[in-house]
Amino acid sequence: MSRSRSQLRLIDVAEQAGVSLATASRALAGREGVSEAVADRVRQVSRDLGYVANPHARQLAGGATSTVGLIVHQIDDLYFSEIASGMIQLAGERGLMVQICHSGRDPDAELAQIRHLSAQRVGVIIVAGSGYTDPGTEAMARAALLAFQERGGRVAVIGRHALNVDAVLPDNRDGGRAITEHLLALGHRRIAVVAGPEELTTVADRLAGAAEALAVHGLSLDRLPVAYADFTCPGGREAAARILRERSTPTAIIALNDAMAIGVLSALRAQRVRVPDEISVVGFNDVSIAQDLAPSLTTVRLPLAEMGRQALAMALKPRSARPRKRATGHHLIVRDSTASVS
Amino acid sequence: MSRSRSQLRLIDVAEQAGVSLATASRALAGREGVSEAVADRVRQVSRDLGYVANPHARQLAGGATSTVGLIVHQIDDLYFSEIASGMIQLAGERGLMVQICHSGRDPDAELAQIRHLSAQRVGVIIVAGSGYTDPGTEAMARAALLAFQERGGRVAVIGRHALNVDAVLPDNRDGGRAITEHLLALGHRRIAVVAGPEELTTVADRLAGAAEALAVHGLSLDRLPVAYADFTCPGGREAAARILRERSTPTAIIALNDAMAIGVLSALRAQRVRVPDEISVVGFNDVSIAQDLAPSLTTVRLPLAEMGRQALAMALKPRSARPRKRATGHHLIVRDSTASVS
DNA sequence: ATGAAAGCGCTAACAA
DNA sequence: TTGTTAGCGCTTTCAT
Repeated sequence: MSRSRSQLRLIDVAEQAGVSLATASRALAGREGVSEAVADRVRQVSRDLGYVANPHARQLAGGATSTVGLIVHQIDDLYFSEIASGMIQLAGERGLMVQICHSGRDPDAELAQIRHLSAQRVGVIIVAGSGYTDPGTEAMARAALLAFQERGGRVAVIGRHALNVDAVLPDNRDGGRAITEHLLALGHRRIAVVAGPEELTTVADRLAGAAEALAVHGLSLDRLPVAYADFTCPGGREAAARILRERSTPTAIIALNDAMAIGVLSALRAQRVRVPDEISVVGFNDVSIAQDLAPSLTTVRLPLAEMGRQALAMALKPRSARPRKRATGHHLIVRDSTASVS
Repeated sequence: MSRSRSQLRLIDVAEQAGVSLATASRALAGREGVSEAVADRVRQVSRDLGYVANPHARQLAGGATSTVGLIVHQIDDLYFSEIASGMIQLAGERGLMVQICHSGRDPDAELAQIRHLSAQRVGVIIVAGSGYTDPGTEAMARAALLAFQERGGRVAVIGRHALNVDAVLPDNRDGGRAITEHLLALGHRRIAVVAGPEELTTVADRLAGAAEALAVHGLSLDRLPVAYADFTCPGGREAAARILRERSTPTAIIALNDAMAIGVLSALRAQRVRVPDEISVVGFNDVSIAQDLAPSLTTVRLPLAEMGRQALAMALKPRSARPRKRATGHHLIVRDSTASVS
């Protein structure tokens, strides 16, 4: 109840070190204007006493903020939790805390989260969820982020957004092409696609890559079955079930992320369809369990944890004149869920 | 660069409403000492202007804090990410933010995180990782949490009994007994156990439950193969490999969490051991992918997301005289990874 | 019921 | 190089 004193303040450190408040502040912040000797002494005292600055006072006084807000669709999705893991690790190294918010794949909720984080005066906002293909959808978010940046906030996103900020760009198009080429090389021609919502740029880009590869072989997505559903495991199950109900079953199914691929495998198993003997299945992302599925999943590896680190690292750099873009690269990981068409 | 004004302050709302700062503060905080009419007007103006309080100023002035710190072993583990998901959801409903830290299953790191969160002046700390059986290890954490509570902070833990704070207690012992009884009822007697580190209370409790069930049939863990490894998927792979190298192979393997069970299934597949025909496998937790594995995993369901909600809900209640304990309950979920011994 | 004013712990001008 | 001081935006006595 009674908030007993006990919590160390900067003034306590200053007194112990025999310097003024200002000098102590400068020394600990690593700012100039303090002799090395004095600075060392202050830091030593601070360490001995176990002093930790009050971030609220610090931010209120106009100093640096130590918290970063991360917006994900949902944290209990390995794509996001692996990204978050990498980001939390880097944050830890830099003495920062990561606040996680859910957008639930809803642009309005995402906007609300951006506004909330901004109002909370976090120092950095990272948007990790996919962008939206509709140009209008992100207009409000762009305005909110712009206002946030104008107040000194830093921003980075993961994925292709129309937000005009620093971005880590997953190799969605090239990855989509690579995974499709893999199936084509195995002789597959009757290929079905299990996709997340069309309005996600992630989905659009991966589809575009697939279309490129298909075109080389005179195939087109327009004439192939493409089943849209939630970009999740249950979504994959549902989409696969729909595809299996069509007259001609495919010899291969491309799921646009691993979560959907897991759902596809589950649905195929329920129907006693053997993978890869009867149908090959591929995913995208290479989340950690992909290698432990049965059959293990052929997929496109994105460096998820590294992407999280990179996004935060970008945001922590001094702001550049124009938005930075950084591509992730990708690797095709061939495992047991694909085989050549018999 | 220049931190342009633009951000609304309480004084702006007060002026618009034609009242003093103090009155506006009281009205928005829902404190008494303001007439209903005035309070309504202030709230109306606040809403119209889109005012959001500066949490740093608020906390510095001795008001309520709106952030909760969550300590997990690692967020990219479905056990924790599902717990976090539930907690983030409830936090959102209450207008709170959740900061996530990793302890990496290291008691020292965990202690450091507790201290850090405490120094950051979060309002609530939730420790979600397993406790440690060694009393000395928990002593430091208990002291740090006590100090935090003395300063007015609220604390809740998931699955730790030695901390003397509000706790959500997973049904580890009963669940361990239930899953073991299931195997025994199927006729299994040569049962191996794949366990996480002994010093985790979660591991100890689940083992104790298993031992109880085994004792009924005259069996003892001492005479059964128990392989310890990391409480993760790779750990499960490694432990299973070790067990398979022994002379007499078991007819069933109990993995003490689903992550390890996934590793076990993976290792068995690599060795061409059929599940459940040759060996039955069970897990614990029922993370979301458990149902989509091949074979789908027989396991003990804990209400993970709900546990996250409950832990936060407990912490948000007014502090009680003595620590509250809340058991989770559990359900045995029988799927395809277990069969009766042939 | 309302207002005036004193901080909370820190940073950043401004002085010395 | 160092110290002094005025806030940051809010809550909370203490007056009125």
